[in-house]
Amino acid sequence: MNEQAYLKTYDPKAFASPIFSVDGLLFTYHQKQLKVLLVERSNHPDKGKWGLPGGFVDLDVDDNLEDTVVRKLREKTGVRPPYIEQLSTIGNRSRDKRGWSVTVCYTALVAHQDCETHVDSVSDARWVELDKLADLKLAFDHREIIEAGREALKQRALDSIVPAYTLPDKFTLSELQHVHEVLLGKPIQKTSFRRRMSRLEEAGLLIDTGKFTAGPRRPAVLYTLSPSAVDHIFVRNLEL
Amino acid sequence: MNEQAYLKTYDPKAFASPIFSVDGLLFTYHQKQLKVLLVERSNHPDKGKWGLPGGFVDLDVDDNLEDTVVRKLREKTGVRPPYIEQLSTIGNRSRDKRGWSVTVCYTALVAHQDCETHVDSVSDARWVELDKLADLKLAFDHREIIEAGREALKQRALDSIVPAYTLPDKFTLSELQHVHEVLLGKPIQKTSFRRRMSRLEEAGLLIDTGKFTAGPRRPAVLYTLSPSAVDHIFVRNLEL
DNA sequence: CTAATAGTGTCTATTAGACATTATGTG
DNA sequence: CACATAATGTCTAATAGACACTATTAG
Repeated sequence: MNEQAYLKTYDPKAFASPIFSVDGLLFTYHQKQLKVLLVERSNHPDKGKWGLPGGFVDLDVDDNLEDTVVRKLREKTGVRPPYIEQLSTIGNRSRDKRGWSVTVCYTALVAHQDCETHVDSVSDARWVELDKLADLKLAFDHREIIEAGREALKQRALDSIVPAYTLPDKFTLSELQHVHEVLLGKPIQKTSFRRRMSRLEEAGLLIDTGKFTAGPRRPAVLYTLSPSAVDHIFVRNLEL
Repeated sequence: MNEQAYLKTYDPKAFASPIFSVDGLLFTYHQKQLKVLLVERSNHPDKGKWGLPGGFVDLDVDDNLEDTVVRKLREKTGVRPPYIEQLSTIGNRSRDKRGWSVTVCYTALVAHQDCETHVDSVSDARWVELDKLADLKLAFDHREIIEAGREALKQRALDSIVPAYTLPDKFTLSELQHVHEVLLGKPIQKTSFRRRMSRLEEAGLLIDTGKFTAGPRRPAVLYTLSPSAVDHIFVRNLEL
């Protein structure tokens, strides 16, 4: 049999395969807190519990896995998050009561203000502070996935500027430092942090917008990210 | 309907889902070269081309995704590789002629001597030098996957001792340095490398076996890895 | 002027790079 | 002893931590 004939007779349902889904772990920073977007499940299994936005690939609509997670996140936020990165894939026979299941998890970051009104309008979606997850009933293994995503983002805080995507397009260095501090769970030396940021600026990865904050104190320079800033990894990590 | 009733009537084949497979990217170091284990495909699609060892989850046998990749790698090598790590998951509508497909890729490392006879006995499996991949017809998107795995392993060479798992249980620092140099594609200062290794030894992560190499030159100390060495990440990377 | 936050200067500690030097086996 | 490779010593450069200091706004 040649390949063409084989493909014609190929039946994708001939063998049992795992239940396959994609989940999005969307973080933001608001009111000095890190928050994660959760959705109250309206269907079995784990109906009524809170879970990550996600679902099945639509083979007719999605060209790839990222399309799926973007589609699901857009449903709840109205926007395509500016930062999306694959976190990990979990597959085993026990995580889902329906049977052997697999989920590909993506971490995404978005500015709170960019989706505030849309999230408020979606009745089953809600931002939850990471520190208050303990009080919530979570579906499947989503508590562990959130913890793993937070851990990965913590590493990003040590060696990159990626957490900046939890902030609005224009942000101050003090705000960004605080995001990093919340992720690391400890203060960072202002000097160290700013030295790193100046090097990014020299490299053209962080851009001084020329604008300033206003208020009853010294105005702070508003910076914005260059698109290539996402790829920059510092040769030396901040220390823990 | 309660959850029990729902689960009873749940049909996993009700919706079309992607073709789902797991692939293993197994590297080793032999004759001063990095090599990857490839398998000549005996079935459509891409019959006759070379691909990564992998296949479908056996829902009855495998408890999780790692079980699947270990089972597939064991078929070709006879052993469970001492280092296994998830690389990434690729899913789109174009990578497989049969249709929308997903593969979860794992990077694994093994000592060449630990599976040499078994690999030789498997007629369709073969170690291929990374530098000679250009000559080979590769199935699906496996060339890109190998490149991505090599890139990830390069990062490991910059910030960890993980590449040591491509070597036998007992190895010299010179051998290990050369593995790292091959991965980085450039020489490393011996002083820098050995300083890092002494710190690992002080931390109990690298163990002096008390044995030595023999030969017409100064004998070298043989070291072995502590099981926890795999988790150690240096705070500062080697530079490129 | 005061309060509050933004931003800088400077010293130390750690660790990588560069390169020379010494050590220890076999034949 | 000669050779080859293993292992060490030492200086410089880069960058993080600590902490004190200066700058700039609103009111």
